[in-house]
Amino acid sequence: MTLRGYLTQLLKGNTDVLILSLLSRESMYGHQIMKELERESRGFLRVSEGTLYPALHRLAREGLVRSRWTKLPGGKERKMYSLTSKGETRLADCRSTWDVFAAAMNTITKPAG
Amino acid sequence: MTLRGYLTQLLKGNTDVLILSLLSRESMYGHQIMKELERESRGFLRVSEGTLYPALHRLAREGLVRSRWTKLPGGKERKMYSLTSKGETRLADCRSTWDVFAAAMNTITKPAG
DNA sequence: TGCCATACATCGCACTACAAGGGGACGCCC
DNA sequence: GGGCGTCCCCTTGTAGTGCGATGTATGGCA
Repeated sequence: MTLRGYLTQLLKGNTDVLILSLLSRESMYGHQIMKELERESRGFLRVSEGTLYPALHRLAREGLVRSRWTKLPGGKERKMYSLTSKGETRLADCRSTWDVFAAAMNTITKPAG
Repeated sequence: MTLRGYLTQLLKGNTDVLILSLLSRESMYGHQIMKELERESRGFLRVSEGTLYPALHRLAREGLVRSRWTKLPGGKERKMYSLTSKGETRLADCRSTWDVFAAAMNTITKPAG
């Protein structure tokens, strides 16, 4: 595993949580999620379209997010995603799991030397 | 992705870092790594043999760890793993990446609401 | 006309965790 | 002896997931 590959692996599984977190604040469409993620992490976190759209469909299939086509003033359509109540519950559970995991990581990777 | 699956995904990629971290303290053999990991995380982190051994071989192939068969007083043999200097460098890099990633995760999943 | 950005989507590849299985040794209990 | 648990190493097949490449369509800009 390369160092670059490490970041890729870190993203695995966490993309779902990151998406759920962003949607917990407000409804967003696909590209908006990508941009927000990159902006809030100061360019550190980036997901490609080949990652994002399958992830959104996966979350929708599980009933964690809901999608709805929305007409813009210009007539164009955008697919807006929002969090369901089931998604909120899942997000809370994931946050707890993350906290414990992060604590364990810090304990093991940074011994009180 | 189930909640249980989330922990599995969190482990992906991080197993290598966890193994490197443990070996940075002292040389260990396979089963010892498994037990230490579980003990230090208070039972939270567990890797199966089907995860551990391929990971160790992977790290060895990359030159990050070194293995050596060691004879025990009883005559049995154990395969001891130790960190190489290349492994130390990689570990330091991974720790940095982890710190930035964890910070980004905390920022995004826990907005200053 | 060409190129880039926006916006949604799919496909194949590479990687990795894990359950399941194999092989062998030792000790304990019935 | 036979069964069971622990230790110790290992491999194989499956499932899940990020990503590059590609497709489709619209619109702005030179």
